[in-house]
Amino acid sequence: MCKNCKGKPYYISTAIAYTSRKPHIGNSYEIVLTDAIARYKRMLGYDVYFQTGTDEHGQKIEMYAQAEGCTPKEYVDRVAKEIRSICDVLNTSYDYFIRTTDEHHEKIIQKIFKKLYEQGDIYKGSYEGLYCTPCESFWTESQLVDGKCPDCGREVKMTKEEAYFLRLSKYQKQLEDYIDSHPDFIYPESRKKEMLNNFIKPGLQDLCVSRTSFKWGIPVDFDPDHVVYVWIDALSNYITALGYDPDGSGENYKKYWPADVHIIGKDIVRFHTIYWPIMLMALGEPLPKQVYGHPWLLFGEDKMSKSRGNVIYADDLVKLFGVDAVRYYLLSEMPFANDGSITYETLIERFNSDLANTLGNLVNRTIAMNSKYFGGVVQEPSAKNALDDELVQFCYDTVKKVDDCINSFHMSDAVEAVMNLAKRCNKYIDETTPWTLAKNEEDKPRLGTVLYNLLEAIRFIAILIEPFMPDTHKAILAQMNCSISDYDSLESFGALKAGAYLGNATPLFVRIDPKKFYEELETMQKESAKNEKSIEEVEETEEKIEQIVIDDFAKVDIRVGKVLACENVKRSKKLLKFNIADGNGERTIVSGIAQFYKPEELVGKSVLFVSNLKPVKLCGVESCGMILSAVDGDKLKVITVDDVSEGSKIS
RNA sequence: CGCGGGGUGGAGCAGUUGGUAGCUCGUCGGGCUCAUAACCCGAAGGUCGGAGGUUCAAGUCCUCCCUCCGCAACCA
Repeated sequence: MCKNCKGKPYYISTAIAYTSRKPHIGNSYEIVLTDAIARYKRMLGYDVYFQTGTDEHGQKIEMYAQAEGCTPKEYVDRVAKEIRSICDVLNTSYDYFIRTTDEHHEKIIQKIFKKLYEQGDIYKGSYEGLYCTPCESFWTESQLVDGKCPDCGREVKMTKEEAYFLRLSKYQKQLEDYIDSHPDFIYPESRKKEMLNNFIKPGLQDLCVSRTSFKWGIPVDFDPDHVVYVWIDALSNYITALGYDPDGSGENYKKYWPADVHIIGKDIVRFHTIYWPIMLMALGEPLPKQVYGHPWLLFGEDKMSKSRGNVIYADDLVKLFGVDAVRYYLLSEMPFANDGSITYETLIERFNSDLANTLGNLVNRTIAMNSKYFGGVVQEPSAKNALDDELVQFCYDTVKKVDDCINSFHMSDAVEAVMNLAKRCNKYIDETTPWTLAKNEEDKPRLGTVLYNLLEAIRFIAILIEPFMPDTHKAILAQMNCSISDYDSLESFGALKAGAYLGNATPLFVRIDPKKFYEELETMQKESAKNEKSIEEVEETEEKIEQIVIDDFAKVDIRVGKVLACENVKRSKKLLKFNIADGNGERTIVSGIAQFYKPEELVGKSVLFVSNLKPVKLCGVESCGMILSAVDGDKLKVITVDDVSEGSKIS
């Protein structure tokens, strides 16, 4: 048992969720994972502080709000509420839910920004020509690709927009040293290498931390045209909520900071292991002890997304399966480092085989037998034998195993370990055959002992399972009419009191009939389809296409060309290099369609291309023009023509 | 040669410092009847992506190749 963890502070956090829209089940995995760890640590006696919340600023939200005809604040109020309700539906035990629109948070962010500015870690830069208007983004010189916006490839303008920058370069060495001397800081290991090789070693670029292109953000108080951009605003949530204050922090901050672990998605490891530590270094504060970038939950093989129509929401799943089943699935099915997958088939399969058959049935049959043979009274274990020792040892081993697994974030293994104990109990029933013992009066003491052992083992299960399935934890103990539920009672097998009366045996998980399930699912999907219309309408407005006049079209010179040769561009997965006969001679065009065509497939074909596009270099190859193709669903087809001679102009 | 991670019985995964290849689900056969047609046992099924090499011994180390996936780059 853990003697020195009693009362010891333990700070764990999730990333804060962006309030652009309702999160799907993949997004919700994180809070369940974090909750399980938090609950476990709490059970061990740690003084746990578990934080989650919402990230509510930014241009995107400004846009969504506008489309819905409400203020950004109204918009985020609604979505934040929705996100919080999902956390609650999933029965997560967060201690604090921060919103980046909280007044206190905003005030401290302004202070942090100011402090960093005053000490020279944030400086005002003004760029000439490094602003991409369509993307509304600034880029540093080295980020540009051939002098163009790395996001959209369009011209960046010579605007004299000013912006504030965080001096990352200054702390590069210090960060590298920290990562070196704290081998577990970035976890898992593969992410650490990714960060080191791709970002840190090549040299850190100073980071733009303010915007003037939108208003929905925390204003820089000493320069009101600027709004604090996401990094400083969002990442600081981990300390503002604790009462961090550059002018003197509060009690909670002193108690809980530095965080023991930030649980985040693998997509934002970079921000948490580079920008965030550097911000803290600049503030002179200690760094979090660990950052765990967890994998993603995919729907089958695919990423979950609206456009694929495969989005699953936590609250729907909870309605269909129950909270604990959803939690169980998420925790047991997600591998440690690789992406996990969710489908209704596997969900039903795990529900039936693990929860109903193995665990639920064990509890049910055991309690039923004790009622049947002893009127529900727990017997004194007076007739032990060697078979029992194995079971007891298995209980102890499971406690240890669960601890090891959770400490290394191998949640699925921890869950499996508990389930294995249930299996071991089922086996013990077969080994001891209580129904046979029940036939002879002289075997009664042995029978009582066997059932006692089973009940006590089930009590172990009930306690160990609490972090994963809190309701089931309660349900099992309630059926056993047992109140001894503290972790320390697992120190020695036998805390269960003889003479106590058990409650009634009722199935914990009723097996799911796939056929009935899919019928139910269908009706549910029909209902939710109605409600989602409003959101889709918003998306449509985003994609509204601007009308142009004929002169605009005339600027584009589209011609027919014949593909003479085509090859892959080396070092690139997406690019193909074409030699095109354009009527006057040959030209090279690079096109990003390598996933859709093999080089040889298009040779000899006549294609359409834009001939007066300014040449650019792509992966080192100069491209003079653009080949036209049509996007058809998730496929892409190059437009080819027949019987038109090379160089013909399209008009 | 950009960085990194995978490729293990039908499916999903474990395999620590090299020493007889495991788990869950599924399939087949058997057992049991307390229980939610649940539980227990057994069997079939893998040349551990491919080719070399080191070693008494390699899924586990080295080299090369094929292939999938992240990150980076890039989709004119």
